[in-house]
Amino acid sequence: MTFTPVDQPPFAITTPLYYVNGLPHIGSAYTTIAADVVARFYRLMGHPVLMITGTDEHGQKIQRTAEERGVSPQEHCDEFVAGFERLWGLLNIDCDRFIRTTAPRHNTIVNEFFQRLWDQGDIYKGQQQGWYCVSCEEFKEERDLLPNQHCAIHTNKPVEWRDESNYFFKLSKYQDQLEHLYASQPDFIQPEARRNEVLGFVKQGLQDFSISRINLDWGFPVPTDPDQTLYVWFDALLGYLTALQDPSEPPSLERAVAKWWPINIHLTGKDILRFHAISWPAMLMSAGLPLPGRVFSHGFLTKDGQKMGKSQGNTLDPVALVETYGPDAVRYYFLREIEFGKDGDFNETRFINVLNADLANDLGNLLNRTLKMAGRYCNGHVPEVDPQTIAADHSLRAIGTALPETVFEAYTHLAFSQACTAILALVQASNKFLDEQAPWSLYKQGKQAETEAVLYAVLESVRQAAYLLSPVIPGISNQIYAQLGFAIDFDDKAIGQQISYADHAAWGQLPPGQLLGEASPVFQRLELPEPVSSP
RNA sequence: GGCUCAGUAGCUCAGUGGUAGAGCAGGGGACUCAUAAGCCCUUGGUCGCAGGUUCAAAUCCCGCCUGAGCCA
Repeated sequence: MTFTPVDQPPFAITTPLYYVNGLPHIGSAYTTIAADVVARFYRLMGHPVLMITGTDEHGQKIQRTAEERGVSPQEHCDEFVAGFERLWGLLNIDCDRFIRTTAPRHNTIVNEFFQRLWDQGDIYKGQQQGWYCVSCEEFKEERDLLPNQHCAIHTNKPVEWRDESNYFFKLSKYQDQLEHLYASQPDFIQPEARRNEVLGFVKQGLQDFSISRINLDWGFPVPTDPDQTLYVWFDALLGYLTALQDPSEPPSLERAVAKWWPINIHLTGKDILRFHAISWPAMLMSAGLPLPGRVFSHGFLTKDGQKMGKSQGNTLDPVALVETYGPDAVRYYFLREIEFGKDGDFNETRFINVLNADLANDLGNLLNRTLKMAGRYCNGHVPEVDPQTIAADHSLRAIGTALPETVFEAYTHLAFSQACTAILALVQASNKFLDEQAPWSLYKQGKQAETEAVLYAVLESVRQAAYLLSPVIPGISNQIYAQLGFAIDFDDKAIGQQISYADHAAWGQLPPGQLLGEASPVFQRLELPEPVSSP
C-alpha cells in the first residue's frame, strides 16, 4: 500500500549534541525521546524529516578526563559515544543523523564558517582575563565564586586564573538585530518563561565573547592562527550544520545548507539556552544564513523530588530503566506525565501507576476485551459496518472527529502531555461506551447488528488512538495495528508514504470485514516494587 | 543584592473576581466481554502565611515564608 502525499516541506529537528564526559544520563534521554516523537509525528504527516542528535567531543574537560583515565581523548570519546548510540537503540530512537564534532568533515565546515565570520570582520583578537571553570568551560565573575575560589556549580573543582590573548566574536554588533528577532518572532524562544530570561539578559547589553583558547590541544585549531584552539561551544553549535549534509558527500557549507536549512526546531536544556537563543542566531546572522524556526528549552528532571546528581548518589540510569520497563513505558511516562518545558519528577510508584492505568488498564485492556468479543461474535473479523452510517453525534465518533485537530496542535506545539491526555480521553470514553452498551448482553439477546455496531465503533476508536499515539509508543501502536489486521510498521521512516495521515488520523478508517489478528495483551501490568519494611 | 516563575486533595496539575475541579492513588457497589482490568458511587482541601480593596478574592494589591531559576 503506497500513496503519494501532497508535497510537504522538509522538517528538521535537533537535540543538543551531548557532551561525552560520561555516559548518557536520563536528561539526555528525555530530550532525545522528545525529538524522536516530534520527528515521528512529522513523518506520519508525510514530511521529509531529518532528526539530528550527536555528541560534542572537544574541550579541556574531555581532554583532562581522558588524561585521568589514561587514554587518548579520541579513545575516550569513541568509548562513550558507543554508550549514547546504544541507549538510543534501546529507546527505539533511530535518528537520521548522528554527528560527532570530532568528525573530519566537521572541521571543514567549521573552517568555512569561521572564514565567513572573519570576512565580515566579526572576529578579532583581544585579551581575556578572569577565573575559568574547566567543568563549565566558561569564565566566571569573581562575585559568583564560592569563598575558596570554587565554581558555584562545580563545588569540588577550583576555578583557574586565565590571562589569555583570545579571538572574540562581535556579539555586541548583533544586539539590535537580535532584539528585532525576538520582537518580530515571539515564539522563537519557548517556553515563555525562558524567553523572558533571555530578553532580560540581552537587555543588559551583549558583550563580545571569546571563541578560542590557548594551551589546549583537544579541538580544532583557529584557521588563521594555529597556536589557538577554537572554543568548544563555537564548534559544537556548528555541528548542527555539518549534520545536515549527507556524510557520503564532500563537506561544504553551501551543500550542507542546501536542503534542510534552516532547522525548524532546536530542542535544548534550559542550562544551555543562552548559546542557542543568543550566540547561535548572532553567528548565523554574521554568516549570512537564515535563522532556525524555534528554540525550545525543556526542563530538568528530579527523582523523588530531589535534584539528581552523582554526588547525591541518586541518579536514574536510563539504560537500567529502559531495560527493566521497555522503551514504550519510558517514553510514555516522561512525555505524558511532565509538561514539556517545565521541570518534572520521576517516582517509580507513580511511574508504575501511570503506565498501568493508561497503557495496561485503559488502552491495552480495551483492545483486548473488544478483540476477544469480535473473535467470538464476529468470527474474528472487523464487523461489516459502514462507518458513514454511524451518526455524527455518536459519542465515540464525535470525540474521534475532533481529535486530529487537537492532537495536531498539541504535537506541533510540543505539548506531548496534552496530546496523550486528549487521546486517552477517547480510550476512556470507549471503555464507558462498552459498559453502557454491553455488547455481551446484546449478543446473548440475538441482537447481532447492534453488537457489531458497538464493536466496530470501539475497535475503530482503539485504532485511531493507536495511530495518534504512535509517535510516543510506536511499539504498542505496532502491536495494536497488527492485532487489528493491518500490516503496517510505525518504525518505518516512510510511514507517511505508506499510509495517508488524512485517512488514518481521522475516525472511521477501519476497513469493514478486515481479518483481525490474535488478541494478546499489548502492555503487561507492572508490579509495584516491594514496600521497604520499616523496623 | 536585583529580577523571573511557582506554592490548590496523599501524588501530578487545571481553575485568574461570583457557591473549590480533573486524573492517579484510597474506600464502597453493581456487572462479567477483558490484562483481579473496565463501569458507577465515594473519602479527601481554613486554595503557602498575614493584611488590604470589593457586595463578593484561589483569582486583584501590599508584606512575608518556602522552593526552582536567571543575572556572560
